[in-house]
Amino acid sequence: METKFGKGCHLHLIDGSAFIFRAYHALPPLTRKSDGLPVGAVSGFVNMLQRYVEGNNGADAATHVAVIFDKGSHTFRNDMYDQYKANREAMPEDLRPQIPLTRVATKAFNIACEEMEGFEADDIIATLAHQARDAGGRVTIVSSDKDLMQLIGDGVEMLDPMKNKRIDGDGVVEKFGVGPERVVDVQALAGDSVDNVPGAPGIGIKTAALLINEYGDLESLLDRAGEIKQPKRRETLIENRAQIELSKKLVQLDCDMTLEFGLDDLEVQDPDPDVLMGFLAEMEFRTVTKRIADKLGVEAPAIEAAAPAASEVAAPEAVGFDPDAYECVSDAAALQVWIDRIRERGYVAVDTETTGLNEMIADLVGISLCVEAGQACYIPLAHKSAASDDLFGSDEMAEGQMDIAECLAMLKPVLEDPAVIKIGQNMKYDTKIFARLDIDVTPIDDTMLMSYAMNAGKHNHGMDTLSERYLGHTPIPIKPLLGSGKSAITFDRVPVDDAVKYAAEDADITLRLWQQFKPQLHVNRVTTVYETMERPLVPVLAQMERHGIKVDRDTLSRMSNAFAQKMAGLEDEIQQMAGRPFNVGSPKQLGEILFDEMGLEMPDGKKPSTGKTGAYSTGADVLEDLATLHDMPRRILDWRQLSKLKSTYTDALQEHINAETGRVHTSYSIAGANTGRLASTDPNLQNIPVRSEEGRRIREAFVAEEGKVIVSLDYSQIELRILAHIAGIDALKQAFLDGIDIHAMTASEMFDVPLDEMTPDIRRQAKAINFGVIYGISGFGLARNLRIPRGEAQGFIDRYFERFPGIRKYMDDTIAFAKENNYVQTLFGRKINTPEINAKGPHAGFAKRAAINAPIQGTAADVIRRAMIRMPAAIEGLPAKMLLQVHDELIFEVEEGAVDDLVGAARDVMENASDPAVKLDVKLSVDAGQGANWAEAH
DNA sequence: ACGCTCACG
DNA sequence: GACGTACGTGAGCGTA
Repeated sequence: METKFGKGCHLHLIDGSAFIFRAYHALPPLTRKSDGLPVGAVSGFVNMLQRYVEGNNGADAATHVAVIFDKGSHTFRNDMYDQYKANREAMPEDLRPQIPLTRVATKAFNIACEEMEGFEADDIIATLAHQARDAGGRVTIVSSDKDLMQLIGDGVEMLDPMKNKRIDGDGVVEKFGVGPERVVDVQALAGDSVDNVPGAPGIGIKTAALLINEYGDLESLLDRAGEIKQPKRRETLIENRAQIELSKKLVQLDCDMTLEFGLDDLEVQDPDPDVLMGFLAEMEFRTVTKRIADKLGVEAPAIEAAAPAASEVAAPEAVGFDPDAYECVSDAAALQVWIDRIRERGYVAVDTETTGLNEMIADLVGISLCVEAGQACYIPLAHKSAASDDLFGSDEMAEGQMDIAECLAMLKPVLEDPAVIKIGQNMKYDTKIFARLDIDVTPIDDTMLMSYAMNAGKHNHGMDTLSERYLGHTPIPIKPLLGSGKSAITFDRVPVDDAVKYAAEDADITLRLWQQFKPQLHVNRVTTVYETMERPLVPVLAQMERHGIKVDRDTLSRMSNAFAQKMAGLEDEIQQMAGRPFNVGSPKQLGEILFDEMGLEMPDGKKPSTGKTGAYSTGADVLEDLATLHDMPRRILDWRQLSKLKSTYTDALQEHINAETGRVHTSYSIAGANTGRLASTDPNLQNIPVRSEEGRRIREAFVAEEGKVIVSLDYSQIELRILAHIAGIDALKQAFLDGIDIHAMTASEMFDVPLDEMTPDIRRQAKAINFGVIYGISGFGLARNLRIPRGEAQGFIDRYFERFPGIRKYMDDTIAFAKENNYVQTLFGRKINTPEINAKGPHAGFAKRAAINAPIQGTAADVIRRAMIRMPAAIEGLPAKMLLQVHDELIFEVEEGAVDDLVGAARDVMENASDPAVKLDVKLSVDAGQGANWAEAH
């Protein structure tokens, strides 16, 4: 019963590619039991189709339906503009083989399935929608893609399948600020970072809509651009006319394609139960097969219970930990057996044992491997014999160890094999050890980072914590094997028998954690975070750490002596004033001198505060207050500054200069800070002095090699820019767009002072408020920071909220979200858990402020992570190395002639680091500096 | 081992 | 109405 498409017909057009991606990201990575074929996205796709079919009834039911797919990656738009969609991230490996299966699935449902080489799905949808409309029928486009909104109107609507919300002309106005017929004009101006459509720089949807509404359409706007009052906008439009016109062509859908089929071919038909059941059975989907069989009233086909893989015979928790079950591998034949098992599996948990914790110095002692829970081995390679454990510490090797070179030669192909995943707990350590042995371990997975992606804020991510929490098992402690203090030994002195039990267990634990975490990443919706911002950072940081930065010992040593002299002088003066000798470095003794013996009182009349131990508090803020009464507190402050600089920097830093490289090699912890920031240890190179003139000179010791320069690139006001975006503060966004001094602008706005009459002091107050907002401001905190009465501080805050109402809303919304979900999120999807957010008592205040700060600090951290991950490819070929990261700054060492190239490439990566995942309303700006040392470069 | 202090963003 | 309070880190020193 053929019906000619026409009045009374209703065509549904389903955006198939969107279905696929949503299915892929929403579901854990299922594989087909019998052969391991990835089918998670297919399963999700089938479920979505089934739900669609079930819901397609009643008055609104479709008479005609088609699922439309993209085909190929090169379209006519690429011929117009080669950068079109150029920043798309590659399709995930395990999704690729599922694409054809979704076509098969669609056909199995007996739904028309259309695609055309050289065109995007959107063009086919546009053409069909026009044809159907012209024939007098209705159209519903099942998609939430905003690019399709230009098609709405005259009986064409969209249906957002996620929110189950229909979008009509009013919905378009809500989204774009203009009706459907002007959507392309707005898109042409605003551009689109996802599709890499350039648009007009600095113009977003809001401004674009404003302009289009004022001038009627894009062409009139461009013709009359000279009339625009705002100079920035006027120039942008005039300068970028060609680019805007190109953008319009890119976003304009082709509604006049020649199709090889007609609307009548799309009539809704019932599926053939045999075909559909056959497909579902082939995919080995049990649940959905049964459900659909019930709906169709047919018998569900039996799905062979395929022989489960060996690792699934016993659930992981059923296998206990048995240290005696671990194998000691001592010859090539035994190792070959393990290598065969690894290749068969395609993955292996690896752990290295070394002579120390500093991976720049430590030597490899042994390697453990695990491919299945409970079955692990340890390969001892450099254990010393027990006989050598005498006073003379002879270096005789223990019996029964493989030749280290032979072992590495056998393992190298496996460790470098792209088809074998190497799993570790804190793989940065192990990859660095292997890198020094000329083995490039890849690809990797890291259980520490998986936990970080899921559990940041809940607990730390060390192996002991993870094993206890997630496996219910306390790992063998290392302490008894190594001892502690002076008598401590290194791992190569641990007897091989003991080492096997300890070391192999670590690999066993790691493998079990991985098996547990891998599917949980999807459940927790942090797979993308893990795969784009944690895991890829490992090789990047490993490279930076291995490279290190050159530090000039003589400079430090000279400064150290100068500090010592000055300190001695101050010390004498201080003790004179105190009337007796005492340890100036002891806060306890100092407090007693100041408050008890000298009888000083706080200028604010309050009694001196004390800490947990009951000792007077003598922090810098207290001494600063006391300095108005007496000369000694100032001397103490000076002495403390010198003492800090000397002990923590000029002295300690010298100890960290690597004897072989002459450079300092910090270590970054990827999973240390809850917000996504890195932390630097051993030494911490993220807190080298800069704020005081004397301290800043320490940076002169961080030097470039002969013929090279240090280059520093730092994000300008990144956290405030992110705040402006997240909280939607238009005034702030505009100020950044116009390049205005942001603190001065805030001051002007709050205190009604024109910008040209701004005083440094008013600006300073506004700056403190801006930062206060990022930290979850309170009247008390601001008052203390600015040393003003609390009431006055509260007045500032009230006024700030009044002038920038979006801030208040952001804070309230963030806390409400945290209370509801027990986590907050960055723009890139990083989750920061806030387990204390619903606690009662003083904890609550801390948790709230942390929750307000985390999305801002965390988003900034995500941005620079993304930049760092892209950096190696971007500067490849340049004689330049990325050395350090200091939260919003990257430090490079570059050959003199290549500075401009490096700055250009690195700035480009940094300023565009949020693309394509997030389109920021505020552009990121990067400042650059260069010089012979870090002081000059900053 | 822990608290205090202070260096950074 | 009182209670405490800026966010995130790491290191060195003194004290227990």
